[in-house]
Amino acid sequence: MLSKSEENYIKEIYSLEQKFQSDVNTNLIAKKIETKASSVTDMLKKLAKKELLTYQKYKGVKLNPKGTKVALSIIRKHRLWETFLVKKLNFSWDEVHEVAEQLEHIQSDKLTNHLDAFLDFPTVDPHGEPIPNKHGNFKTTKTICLNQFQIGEKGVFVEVKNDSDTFLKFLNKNNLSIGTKIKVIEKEDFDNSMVIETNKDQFRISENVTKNLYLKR
Amino acid sequence: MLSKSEENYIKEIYSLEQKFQSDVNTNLIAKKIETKASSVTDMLKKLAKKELLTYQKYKGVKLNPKGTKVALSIIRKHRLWETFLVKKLNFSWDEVHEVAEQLEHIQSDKLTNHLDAFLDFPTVDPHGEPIPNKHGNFKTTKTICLNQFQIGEKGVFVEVKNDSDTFLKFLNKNNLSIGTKIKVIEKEDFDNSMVIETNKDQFRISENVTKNLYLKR
DNA sequence: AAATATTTTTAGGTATATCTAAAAATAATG
DNA sequence: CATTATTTTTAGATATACCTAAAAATATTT
Ligand SMILES: [Mn+2]
Ligand SMILES: [Mn+2]
Ligand SMILES: [Mn+2]
Ligand SMILES: [Mn+2]
Repeated sequence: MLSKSEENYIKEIYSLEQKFQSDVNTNLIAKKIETKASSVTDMLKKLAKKELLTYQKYKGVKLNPKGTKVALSIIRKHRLWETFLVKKLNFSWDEVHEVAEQLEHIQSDKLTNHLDAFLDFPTVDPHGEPIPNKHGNFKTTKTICLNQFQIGEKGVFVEVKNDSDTFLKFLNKNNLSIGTKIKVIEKEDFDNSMVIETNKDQFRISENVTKNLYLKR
Repeated sequence: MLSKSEENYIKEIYSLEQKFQSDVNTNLIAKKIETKASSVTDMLKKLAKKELLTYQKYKGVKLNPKGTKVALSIIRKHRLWETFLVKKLNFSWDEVHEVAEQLEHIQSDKLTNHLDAFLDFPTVDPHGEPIPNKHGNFKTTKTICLNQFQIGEKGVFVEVKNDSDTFLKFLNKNNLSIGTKIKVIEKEDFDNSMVIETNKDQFRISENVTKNLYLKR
């Protein structure tokens, strides 16, 4: 049985591994968890002892298969609950993340799997993020980050890799939601901002925004 | 913001107050929470300091209005989740209590109230226990404990005041569920056991069972 | 390759929620 | 009403998950 803290560390280490495709270092984890590096070191030792990851002093950590399985189970719960909140309880996509941060720690396989069935085994959550099935498998559709697009290219917005309510509310305000068709009109070399076109509008967005939007061509 | 521990203490103190209609003493709480009397004393001091209850050394405690409100909010969440699990996720009534013990600590008024609406504002949970509404009000239907019934009396089983899975599984095995009609055939003075009759059967149950079944005449 | 900067770990401390054992208060009994 | 039994509180420990500050290891510059 893992504590809520341990689960959160495992989850964040997993997402950092995915993001950087490499071993994860202490300071990165500290920033993500919003804690101090010394606290991270303590926890890494503990998780290594529990054989969820390999840890070498000064060299960072890497989840082993057992740790990866734990991470996927928490991510599965998080995204199932987000889906539940939107589909069944009429939450909007910018209201679900904080509550899912709590719900992801509820421990009951039966609950998770029945919830999955109740939702008709969804494959993506309200942010377009893939939901692992009960075996930890999920379909990896190759989505491309908007900042990789060239002028003139078009795509469909299918996933947002930032669950914060401020960011999602910003997207709402600009009528950007999953399924929106986007065309790149202009790219600014100086600050990597872009002018994009949707059904309704044409407007400029900063690199900070383009970095978090993922599309299909 | 209260910790999970603090919430559990408040909840159990409330239910003991209801059960014994009096101030609650340290040892009773210790038994309910499955902890030591010394731990209870520590917590009572803390809860008194937070002004959720009145505490006098050696005299026991009593929830004040603020504490009572907290208790009712947790009980509301517990019973709404139990209802959700049975009505929407196909859990049986003996499988819900442990999961609800976790879910009752999720903190989001929006979630609680939307769940309530999703379930069509249920007034009782799968065990016949009343569900407080968002203002903490619930209808108090006068149910009578089976052990108060006389020989020959009939009633309808409407509430069970024991959520443990072993007890509920015992009821399942004997076809006793909410709505079952029961007639008292025999009462044994020696051990307060009873022989009861249902549609299907006639059999003896111990005082331990009669104490936990509540009926309407 | 020194010197400097950055990252990471260690050492030691705090708050919460437990525990055991002993002391103090209250209740029950002869 | 004094003795005994029970309940409750206090004193002092432990484990978890944090923290700050200093030391050690590693990385970057000059
Ligand atoms: Mn999320
Ligand atoms: Mn999401
Ligand atoms: Mn229950
Ligand atoms: Mn119940």
